[in-house]
Amino acid sequence: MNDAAQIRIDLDASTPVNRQIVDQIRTLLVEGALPAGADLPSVRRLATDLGVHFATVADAYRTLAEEGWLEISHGRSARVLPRRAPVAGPDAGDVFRRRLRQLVAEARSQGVAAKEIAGELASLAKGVIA
Amino acid sequence: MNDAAQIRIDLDASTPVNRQIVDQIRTLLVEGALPAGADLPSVRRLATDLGVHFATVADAYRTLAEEGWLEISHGRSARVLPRRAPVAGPDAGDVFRRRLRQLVAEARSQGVAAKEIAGELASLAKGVIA
DNA sequence: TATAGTGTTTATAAACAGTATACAGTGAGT
DNA sequence: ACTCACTGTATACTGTTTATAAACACTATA
Repeated sequence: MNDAAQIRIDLDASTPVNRQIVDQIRTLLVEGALPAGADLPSVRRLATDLGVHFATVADAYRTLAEEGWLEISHGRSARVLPRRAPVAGPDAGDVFRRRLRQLVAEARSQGVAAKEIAGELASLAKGVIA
Repeated sequence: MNDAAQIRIDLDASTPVNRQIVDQIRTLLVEGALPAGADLPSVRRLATDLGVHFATVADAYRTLAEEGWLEISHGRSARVLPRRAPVAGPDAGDVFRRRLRQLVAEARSQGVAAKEIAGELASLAKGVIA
């Protein structure tokens, strides 16, 4: 990762910072922006860039390592592993469906236009296949 | 709400129970399954149905009341309010877009097939407009 | 073999989530 | 009016999670 410009933290959000970091880096990993073999910034470096404590970043790295995305070992910097998608659990699709429904409902509840939501869903649907 | 069969709590999930309740009831509200004027089950009733403490349900109701969905007052049961979608904040669309991307990435990371994800997105896109 | 880099461990404080229990308002039946 | 069974509320308490801090240990390299 050249810099941390692609990650943005909201300290006022209800989702905790460690999970914000995990979610955003995982997204970059899935989308291929962080290819296998790439070095991640050190926990201290990323932490100061994001304005949080480095232990919080270390925790996020550990979570991603447990998911099989990163290789972390003591004195060396974290590195992206080659990773094949695991076989999905039997209800992973159901969980996704439910959470997606809830996310859309929340956006609608906040006043996001139905057309905008639908457009975003449709365009992302194309992107996932490509 | 006739019964609580439409709500399901996962005590092992990482998202706290109070938010699970809020998210699921909000989804029912947005989708019209709980129309304005409907009475919600009492906090004790729903709590025993879900297997949690009634104060947790009360907390969820309070959150939904703050969002403008419910009217709650002391000795009376909670009631669904008529509610117009608020004007969306300037970056509500951006937040939705980002969270949607992350949700899809997480599903892919867990091995949900790209075709299944795309299909779900597309079908929901149609549903939102209808 | 220093030394400056890396992640780890342990401890701490604060916020959050969930529960228990006592309280207070409401309304229907008497 | 009264009462009783119902409603939500307030407070206190417990365990968990989050984020930080500081001391630690490993690695690479000059």
